Amino acid sequence: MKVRDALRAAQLYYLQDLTMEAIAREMHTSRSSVSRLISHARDTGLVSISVHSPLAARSQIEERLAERFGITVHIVPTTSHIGEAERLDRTALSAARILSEHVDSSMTVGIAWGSTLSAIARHLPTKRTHDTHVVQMNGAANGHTFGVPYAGEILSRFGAAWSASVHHFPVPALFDEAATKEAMWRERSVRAVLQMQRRVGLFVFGLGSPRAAVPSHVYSGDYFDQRDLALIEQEGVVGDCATMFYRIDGSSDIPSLNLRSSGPDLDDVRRIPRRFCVMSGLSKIDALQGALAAGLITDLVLEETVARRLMSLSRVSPRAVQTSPKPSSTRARSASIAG
Amino acid sequence: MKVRDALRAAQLYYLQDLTMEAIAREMHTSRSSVSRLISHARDTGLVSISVHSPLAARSQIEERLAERFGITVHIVPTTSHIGEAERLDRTALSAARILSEHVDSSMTVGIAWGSTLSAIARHLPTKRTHDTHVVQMNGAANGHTFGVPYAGEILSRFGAAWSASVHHFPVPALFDEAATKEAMWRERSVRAVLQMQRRVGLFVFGLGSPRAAVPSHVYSGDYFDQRDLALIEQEGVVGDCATMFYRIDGSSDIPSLNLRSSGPDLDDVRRIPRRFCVMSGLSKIDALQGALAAGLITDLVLEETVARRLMSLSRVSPRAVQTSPKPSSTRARSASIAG
DNA sequence: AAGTTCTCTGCACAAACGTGCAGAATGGTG
DNA sequence: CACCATTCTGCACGTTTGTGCAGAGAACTT
Repeated sequence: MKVRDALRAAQLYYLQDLTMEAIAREMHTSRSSVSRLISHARDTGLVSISVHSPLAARSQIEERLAERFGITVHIVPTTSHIGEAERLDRTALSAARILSEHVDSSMTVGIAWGSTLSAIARHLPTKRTHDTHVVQMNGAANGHTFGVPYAGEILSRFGAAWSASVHHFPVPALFDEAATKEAMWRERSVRAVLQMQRRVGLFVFGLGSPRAAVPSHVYSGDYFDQRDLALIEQEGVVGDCATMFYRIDGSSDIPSLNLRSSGPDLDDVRRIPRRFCVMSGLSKIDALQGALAAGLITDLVLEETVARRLMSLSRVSPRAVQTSPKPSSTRARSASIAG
Repeated sequence: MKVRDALRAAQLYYLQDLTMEAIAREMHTSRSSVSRLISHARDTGLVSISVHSPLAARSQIEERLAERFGITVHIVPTTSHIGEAERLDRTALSAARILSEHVDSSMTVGIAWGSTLSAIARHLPTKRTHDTHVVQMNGAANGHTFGVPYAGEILSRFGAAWSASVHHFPVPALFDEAATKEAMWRERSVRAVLQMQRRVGLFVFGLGSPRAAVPSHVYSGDYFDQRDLALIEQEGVVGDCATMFYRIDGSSDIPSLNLRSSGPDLDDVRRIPRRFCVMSGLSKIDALQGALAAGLITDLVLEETVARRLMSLSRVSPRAVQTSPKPSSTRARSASIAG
């Protein structure tokens, strides 16, 4: 039986420090088979490797962010010598591993979609859980497609990694008419998903940004038409969380857009116990500031270059993060950003 | 700062799957330094690697033992082609790693001493905890020495690994006179240790056995004199747990010995929430049976060859483990062994 | 039974890794 | 400042590990 062999090989390798050669002799097989068994043990989650940062070793950046916003921050080390794409990939890889430490049986996990989530999904290690549910938090349909294959791919990878049941949400990301959304929200099929969303204990999301240097395809016309893009500009939107738009000060009273959004109301988001945000890419920094100001985040996986920029902004720009006036607000779940 | 570098290297290596070469380039150092940084990260507990056996992959042996005695069993894979010494060493290495998953801050851990504990102590990985206490459960003094260096070495390794404070217990393993023990037990210095022992939430011990093929030095005359050894023989003692003696049926009403023992009363042991026993060496199998019958164990790290033997005994020998008559006793903390 | 497809094995090679060693850097100490 | 002791570095080498490939084997089809 393969699982058993893989387990035994992994025990001998990781718990008893034998070399693969020695394990091969004990298990009467070739060294290469042992190598593959051990890989398999890692791939299937028999072995889990985690890296803890002792408080003593936390970088100043992590500490200051954590203190100011009362959130847990994981900074993903990167260099500026590599491209945005690779930075996203490495951030997603780290995030996937950190995330899997937080998932457990009988959990309901909400998932947004987008390039960040897609990258995370590609790197998810498997973890054996039961009675776990994965639910899509916002629609992915647009003018061209219902987006089922795309969002579905992401969802099903999460489902496969955790042997969870998945709940799709095949509605438009942003409805054309608010009334249509309201009508749909009364449908039983939709209400079932909404109810599932209300049980979410862990919400995983990236941030969308209309101001990204290379605007993501979400903001480039596939999802939003001219009228929408104009509204986004007018209203001073700096980002979105599951298609729910906000400004840099964290406000989201933008009925012209948000009443048509398929995503969860930000008040509902803030009620989710754990809100796990993964963020890479310097040009989306406004979106991050807005999300922090809105108190959307409890756990943040942040690419190092972005973290540095964020810290430097907090010192110089009046429109950016500022030192909290009262040190007693350490544990606050939200904090003011705008000057 | 070294810790910081080690952490960064470990993150890049384990969370982002870069090669050491790539990490070296990013960190502007040589590959060999990176190799050493990562080793250091492992050694200091920045990285933790654990192997989980999914229920599906549990061996029949583990399952049956777990079910019959209501305990958690970890079987350490070994072969019969290697000597007892190496088997003990490998068992201890596995045990040390499993043990460190159970230790945490603000815990009081009781420690016995002996060749098993010594081997575990040599292999303990470090784990950052605070407010942890390690307390010696039984004395190690004998006719020649107070045993402070020996037991102290073990204790201090545990202390160092977990940055815990250690509490020595420099009394004879087995008093010559019961009255002396009683008198000592009224001393404030001793009572402080006894009180510490009462707070123990995790007790780590091996098993002593007078019937071992190569009798451990504990039973070979250094600790017990002729009179004691005769009593051990007479009373049908098969083993001891922290110098407290028991028979194969788990009974320990042996006043001639146990009233003089410095170890904790077995009733007190059974009150400790987690009782972590590490066991290697076929010839001590009687001691294991007695300890199981006495309900001394909640978590057992067991060398595979011993586990196999135990299972075969349970089928053939009337003096050995038998199938529990009522299947409802699954969760019982103790079970009858003798026929 | 022959064919097809898929998985598994061991080999051989290349890539990645650990470590003894000698010299450089660092940090006290007289 | 010079001295020693300790720690850190990179190199070079040997060991350990990963993987493409071709053949063996299993499972399923026709």
